[in-house]
Amino acid sequence: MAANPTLYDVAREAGVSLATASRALNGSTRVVKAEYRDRVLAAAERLGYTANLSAQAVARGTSSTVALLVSDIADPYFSSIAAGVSRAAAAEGLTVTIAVTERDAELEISLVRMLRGQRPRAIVLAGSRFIDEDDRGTLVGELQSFIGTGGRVSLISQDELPFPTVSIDNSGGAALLAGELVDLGYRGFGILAGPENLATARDRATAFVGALPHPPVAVVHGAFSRDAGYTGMMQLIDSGLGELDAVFAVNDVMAVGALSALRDRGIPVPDRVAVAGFDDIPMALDVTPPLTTVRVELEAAGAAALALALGDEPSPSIVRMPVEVVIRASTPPR
Amino acid sequence: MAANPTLYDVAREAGVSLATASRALNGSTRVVKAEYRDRVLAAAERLGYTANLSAQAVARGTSSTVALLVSDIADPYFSSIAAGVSRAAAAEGLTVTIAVTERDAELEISLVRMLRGQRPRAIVLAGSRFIDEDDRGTLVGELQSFIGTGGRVSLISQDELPFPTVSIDNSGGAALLAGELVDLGYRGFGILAGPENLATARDRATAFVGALPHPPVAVVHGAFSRDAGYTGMMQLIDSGLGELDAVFAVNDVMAVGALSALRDRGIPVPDRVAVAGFDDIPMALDVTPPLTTVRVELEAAGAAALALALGDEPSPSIVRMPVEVVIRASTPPR
DNA sequence: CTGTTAGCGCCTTCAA
DNA sequence: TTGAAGGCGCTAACAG
Repeated sequence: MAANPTLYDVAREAGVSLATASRALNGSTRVVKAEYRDRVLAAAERLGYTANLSAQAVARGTSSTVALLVSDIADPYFSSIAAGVSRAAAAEGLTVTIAVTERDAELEISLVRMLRGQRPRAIVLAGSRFIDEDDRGTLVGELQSFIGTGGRVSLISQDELPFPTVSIDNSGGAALLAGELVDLGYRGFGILAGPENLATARDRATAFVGALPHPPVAVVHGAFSRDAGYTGMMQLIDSGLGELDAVFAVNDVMAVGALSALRDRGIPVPDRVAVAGFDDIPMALDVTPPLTTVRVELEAAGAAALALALGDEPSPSIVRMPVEVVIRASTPPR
Repeated sequence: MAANPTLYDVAREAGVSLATASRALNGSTRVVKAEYRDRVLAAAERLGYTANLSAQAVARGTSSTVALLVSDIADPYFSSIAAGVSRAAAAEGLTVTIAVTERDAELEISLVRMLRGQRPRAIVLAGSRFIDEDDRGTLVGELQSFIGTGGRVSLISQDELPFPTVSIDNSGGAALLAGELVDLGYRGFGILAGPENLATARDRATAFVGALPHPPVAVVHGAFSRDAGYTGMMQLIDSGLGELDAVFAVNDVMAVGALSALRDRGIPVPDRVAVAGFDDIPMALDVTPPLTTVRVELEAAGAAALALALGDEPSPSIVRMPVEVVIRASTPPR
């Protein structure tokens, strides 16, 4: 088990000094005579040298890493965002380390602390927004001191936090959707509202309800997941659909769960109940019927978040991702 | 913009030596008097100290990072695996850096080189298996020299490479599935076979065909993606379904695309054609009809891959993930 | 059990 | 343009 060749080995092999080797391999400004440079490059190639990034980071005082926090990487919402972040990072020559919060506020905070140890160039938070004040406070504090030491932070869809954020117009999108559904002739709405303490969910539900001419027939809370959509819909079904002719799930994965619940109960969609979601995850096209939803360019949002974190705008800037209602077969005119 | 507090700062603040502070904060063989330890801990807390992981890595000669390579993090197959890897990593106190190969062999190789710079404890490859000999050779070489310098490697579903791997019984699963479909009464098979140069795809297609009593009616090649499944199915439709009464897509995302194509063309599933896939991604339950497939515990596979890489088995060991045919409504008895 | 002191691999002044 | 030398933050002998 030979050790990794070090820059020193390369220098010796090339018959130059450490400094010259360093400059030839990575040196930004300094110029190295072509002959030396070639010798160094050849030596590096021959030895299979790869710069030790940790050592570089220590010496330079800055790393080429960005950290991404997501609630659940298997969730299409987050994996789309992650795809955007990692593509943008690759374009910048940055590597991304990813951490999963499992929707646990305390875990999220401790992960941020841990991640700070990497001294990443930036931390991008795509996790959930907690409404709990304490957690919020410590998270903000942690992030703030990260910034205090030269770090950059950006958030996705958490616009009440004092950092640059890529904002998704949850309220606007939900209200628009409500309007369109009403125009299509729907009257009795059920809401799968997600977690009560999650701002994204709450904003969407509240705005949707606010844009309705009459109060909704039913509101069910639960997790932000496919399974919660499924069980939430089951609850609605079991308590009698009655007047209910449309269900709005505050995100697509929940809507997908709801569709499956309806199918499993033999309730025709959209004939008996229509279903709509939010996010326009890729899967929305492949369920039956295709899902009406509010489109958000998730990958672009991820890329934008990284750009925002890396860019040098005056701090609390904000990028608004456009939202757009997409009517599909799950909500035909009634 | 204050710099990050260093261990030295903490030591000074606590009135102890650097070494003591180090031992109190990270020392493996813990032997620091309680009073000192508390002082150090308090000082660290007060200063908001976080160990510089890069510096630790340099000093220790070993990092606490693992690298994961996937083809496409937005693909449910890979995001499930990533979830497994990152959960297992978190349990070990390791952070995972993720790189996306975009199914590009050369990019994959250069990413491996780049990742080696991190000196990760292990590299887990969940990407595609290339059949091209040259690429294969350089990839193996790169990995081998990584191992030569003390690194660990594991693969998922690439069992022809000389490294510890979590193997998925592609051939066995496909053959089993074929048998069950034949038993169910299907006779005219179409195959959405995926890329010709991808071993996983080829193994599945070949084994499936091999287990059939008669040659398939049609075989269509294409990418390993949802869209390729869609267009592949469209091709089958446009060239006339004829005898064809069942389609096997070599992975679920393709099968999902195929279902959408059939739906868009108004062809009833499963009445006119049945559809089956492979992987049992979560979405398989939520399409209509629910998808018959071969189940692979993807998250477990990811976790197993990390364990394999970290474990100290004699090198080229292999973990076989069980596969299991799951018959759902997309392939009822005919 | 604690402090001193070399490194770890690399970058970057500073002279030459 | 090159090389020598100090330093980045931390760990690990090695004495005390």
